[in-house]
Amino acid sequence: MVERNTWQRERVREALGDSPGFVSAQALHAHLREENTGIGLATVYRALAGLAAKGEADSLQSPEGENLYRACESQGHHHHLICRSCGLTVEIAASDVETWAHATASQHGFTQAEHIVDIFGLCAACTAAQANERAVD
Amino acid sequence: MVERNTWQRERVREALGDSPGFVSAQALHAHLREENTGIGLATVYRALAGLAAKGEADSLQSPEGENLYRACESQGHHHHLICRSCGLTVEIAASDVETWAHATASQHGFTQAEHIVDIFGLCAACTAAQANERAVD
DNA sequence: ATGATTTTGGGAACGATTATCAGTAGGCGT
DNA sequence: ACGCCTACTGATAATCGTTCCCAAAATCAT
Repeated sequence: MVERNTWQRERVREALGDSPGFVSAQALHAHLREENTGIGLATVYRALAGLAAKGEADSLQSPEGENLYRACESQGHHHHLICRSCGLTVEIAASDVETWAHATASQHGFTQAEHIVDIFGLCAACTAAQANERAVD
Repeated sequence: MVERNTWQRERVREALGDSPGFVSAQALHAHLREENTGIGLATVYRALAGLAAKGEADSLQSPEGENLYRACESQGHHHHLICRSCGLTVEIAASDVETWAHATASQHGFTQAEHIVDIFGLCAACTAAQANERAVD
């Protein structure tokens, strides 16, 4: 039951680190495929799930229902501000929200509360880009 | 392009209203099936999407990636406190979080911010039930 | 009733993810 | 260095939720 080190897992970790924002398992797989090696899709999924389990990666659901992953050093719980267009991600520590969430939960008798707090929007660059497109129409 | 009234849509609306918490399209379909009529799965999906679009239903993604729906009269934007076990849902109006989300977004130059703020936990009843189970083990 | 058009519903199609399982390859003991 | 044990890989099948397709049925204004 000892965990082994494989170049595949290492590659996934690397690729994840190279991505500026959240990426889907599929995208990561495609990227690793064109790079060089015939890494398997299942392996990428497994590696990502493993990283997420160990807290080395952060995962969230896009509004479209895809699971997205991101390399993530800050161990603590935190939230994200994600650009819908380019994927740029800003990590935001929000202890206020944290406190609020737990307070609200227990106020209603709920226990074991986990909260999902993510903000999807358009980053400054993409906002500008979209403004240009609009002008062309 | 005039919207027509069909008993199917009406039934979906009813069934949604009868459910105490969030339900999946699949569950709703199964429920309507055993009730009586041979309503189609696609129809349920369409009806739910329609209701959600018109703001008559509220939708969210479960952590498992399923889309859940709930009848919802309060027009304004609000959040939820959902029991993982029994589906009981409490609507929570949280203007603080609202404000915080938009402030945070614009602070980072983001526009068109939409936020997802939902708390999943165990309601009081289910917490008690689980405690009993534990005692049995 | 009639006709124009929207809806329906069954099944195929789809995309993301997970399971399967034979083959591969880490890593420890020697 | 060698070999064994076992975890890991990867191609493919399977699963699951959801959407698409299209012929048949139903709705509504006339």
